[in-house]
Amino acid sequence: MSTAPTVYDVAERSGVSIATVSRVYRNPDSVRAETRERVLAAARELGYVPSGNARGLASRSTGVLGLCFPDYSDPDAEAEATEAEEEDAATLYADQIIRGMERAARRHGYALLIAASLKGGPESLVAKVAGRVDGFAVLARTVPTQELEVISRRQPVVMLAGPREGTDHLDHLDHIEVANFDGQHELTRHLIEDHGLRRLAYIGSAEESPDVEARFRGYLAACRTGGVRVSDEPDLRVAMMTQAEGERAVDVLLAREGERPDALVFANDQLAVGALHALQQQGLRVPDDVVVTGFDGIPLSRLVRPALTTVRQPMLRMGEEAVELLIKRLTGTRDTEPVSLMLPVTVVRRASCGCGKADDAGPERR
Amino acid sequence: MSTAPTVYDVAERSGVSIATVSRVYRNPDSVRAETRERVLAAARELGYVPSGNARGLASRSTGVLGLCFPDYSDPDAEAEATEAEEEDAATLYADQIIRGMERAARRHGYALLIAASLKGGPESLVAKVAGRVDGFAVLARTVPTQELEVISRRQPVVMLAGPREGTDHLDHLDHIEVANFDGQHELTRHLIEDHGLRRLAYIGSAEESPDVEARFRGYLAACRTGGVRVSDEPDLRVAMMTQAEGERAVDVLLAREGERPDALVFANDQLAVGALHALQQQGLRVPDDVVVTGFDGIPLSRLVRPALTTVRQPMLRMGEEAVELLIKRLTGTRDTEPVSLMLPVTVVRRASCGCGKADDAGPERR
DNA sequence: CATACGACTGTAAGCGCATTCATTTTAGGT
DNA sequence: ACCTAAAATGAATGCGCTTACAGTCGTATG
Repeated sequence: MSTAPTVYDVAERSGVSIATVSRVYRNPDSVRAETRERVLAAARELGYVPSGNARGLASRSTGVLGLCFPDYSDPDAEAEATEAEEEDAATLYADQIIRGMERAARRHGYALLIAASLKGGPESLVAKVAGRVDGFAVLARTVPTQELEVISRRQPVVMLAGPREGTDHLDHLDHIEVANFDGQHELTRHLIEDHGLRRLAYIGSAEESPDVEARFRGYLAACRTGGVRVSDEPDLRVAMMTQAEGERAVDVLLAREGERPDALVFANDQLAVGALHALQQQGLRVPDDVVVTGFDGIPLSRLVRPALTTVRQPMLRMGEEAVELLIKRLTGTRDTEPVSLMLPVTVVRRASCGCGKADDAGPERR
Repeated sequence: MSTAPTVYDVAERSGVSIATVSRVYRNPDSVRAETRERVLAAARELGYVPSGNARGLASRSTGVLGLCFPDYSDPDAEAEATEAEEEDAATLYADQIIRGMERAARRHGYALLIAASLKGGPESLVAKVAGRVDGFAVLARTVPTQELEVISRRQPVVMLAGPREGTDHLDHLDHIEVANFDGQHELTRHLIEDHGLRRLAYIGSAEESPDVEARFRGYLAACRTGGVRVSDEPDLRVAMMTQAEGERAVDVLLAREGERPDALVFANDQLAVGALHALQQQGLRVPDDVVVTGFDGIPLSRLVRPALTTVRQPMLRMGEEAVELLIKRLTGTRDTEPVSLMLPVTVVRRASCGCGKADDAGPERR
């Protein structure tokens, strides 16, 4: 690991100037073939790799896009996380978005720099990322808005998920969100109108997520339209949106006096899957005794029995769109109006609401 | 997006020299509190973000680690990939490794740069990554060995998965692999000795993966030790390790004349899950009529019915170990001997081999 | 044979920040 | 009030590469 070779070394060894070495990499055709070969040979022998830093400094662009997302879990936790932990909803999200962004970025010749925010850690995260990329995406509520505000004046930033309203100063940021309201609304409408269900129960989350709130509002709206009486609050709020909490939710709900609900509408798939399990143990059949629905459309949702009716979020696509937006800003002529995309979701009707064959849970085919 | 402010701007605005501005960020305590505040204030007003490039150039270190992995899928494919595609085994691997690396990297104050190799694309991928990071990991067979050879002389590189033998020139690289042989061996032994199965069939892959080969060798060894007669070749090789192929494999196998096997040993979980589905459709019960096993331990494996007996690979941990190795090299005194880690795997006995309650498929609890 | 060009290649000036060394302050001591 | 060590700060240099801009040739033109 002695000190790495530089353009100077290569230049000297191949008997040309550093400018020529640089050209060989930046613009090969501008160098005579013979010279080029000589340079390349020298570079190979020396083990030369152009310094991304120097290149970035000189050309003021890095060829890298970034993504900041909330931290998966306690980084100091034991390496072997439990399986349950590994399926944390946020984790799943991030994976998908990362995939989408990486793919799209690559298509445009960019690499992807990712960094999760340590909860409570130094907020330097964004700055670190921001300083090394040409533009980046931020998962909502990952970064203090004020910090973003400052940075976004200097480079393209796109905000992912979370409605833009409320995020005061950030109105000039590009923004991509998912149609949470519409999705939950349509799903609820389906339950009410198509399945004739009237006694619905919504299980939400204690956490203050704009996305989750939007779902609940969609639910409320559909109920009202459908003439179903509901309160302004979820019938139950769980602490976290995990399977374990989903199971607990069922226990709590069933223990309540009064009529048992026809349908349990969960704020996400994790909860719903947990509920499925608990209901089974309680001897209740889904969907015959009670209907269950989720939200997100994680892979798991179609593998459980009965397969879960849910709303699929296009997270992968969100990642791709984010990159497209960034690229547009980067290559764009002038800074135009901030863009706000609302990605459509799809209601996936499966067995848990009474649609589809009850048996449908095997691997779906294309 | 006018030209971004630099140390000079901040220095001027706060009436200090650029050296002081730099100190405020690098070593805050070396600057008087009052001065520091003044600088910080100016920075805030200007929207100053230190340039990672310049910093990296000057300090010759980036604070970034990298990962190169095989490309997920055709980047030009339609955005909305089918669900089947999204579950590509390689994808799952990469996700886990990315997670592990990101987490570990963060713990050490590093960010993670990821880039998938475009199949057939310009091999500049590695160079690009290499030029922007302090060290990086490479998933086996992602990068031409020769290129790696050159780069690894200049910065820490750790090779992930794939045995080191055969990879000729790369013997000096750090290397982490998973005990594929041991895992498959133990699993096979379990089937033979504990379940008394004698007619096994191994379904492998046409693709030449050292890991997959190691599994098969483990299978062979266990069969021989157990006195089970087997040929030197897998009973069947599939084109890709997908669920669809797994289903097809079952059809092929069952169509063959001769006794039906007691157990189908698949080279990975994807195949096994597909097989489970096909068997169900054929009216065969698992594990009563035929035992099925997989390999990998993907989340999906415990959600199918019956839950799949498999060998769990610690991919997340692999990512973490990779980072630890890199960090060690980076901070290490001198270049020591190349390290080669073999991560242990765990045989997970579930319903599909006759262990565990047949019903065990709900979400497991911690 | 002189003039123009076009194709290459070399020169030189930064890019934005870290850092060493020198210089100026400030804090103690007496 | 005066001297010294420690703390702050400034000046200057270079990290490795890109990029005008300026030469250098070789050759098509007139």
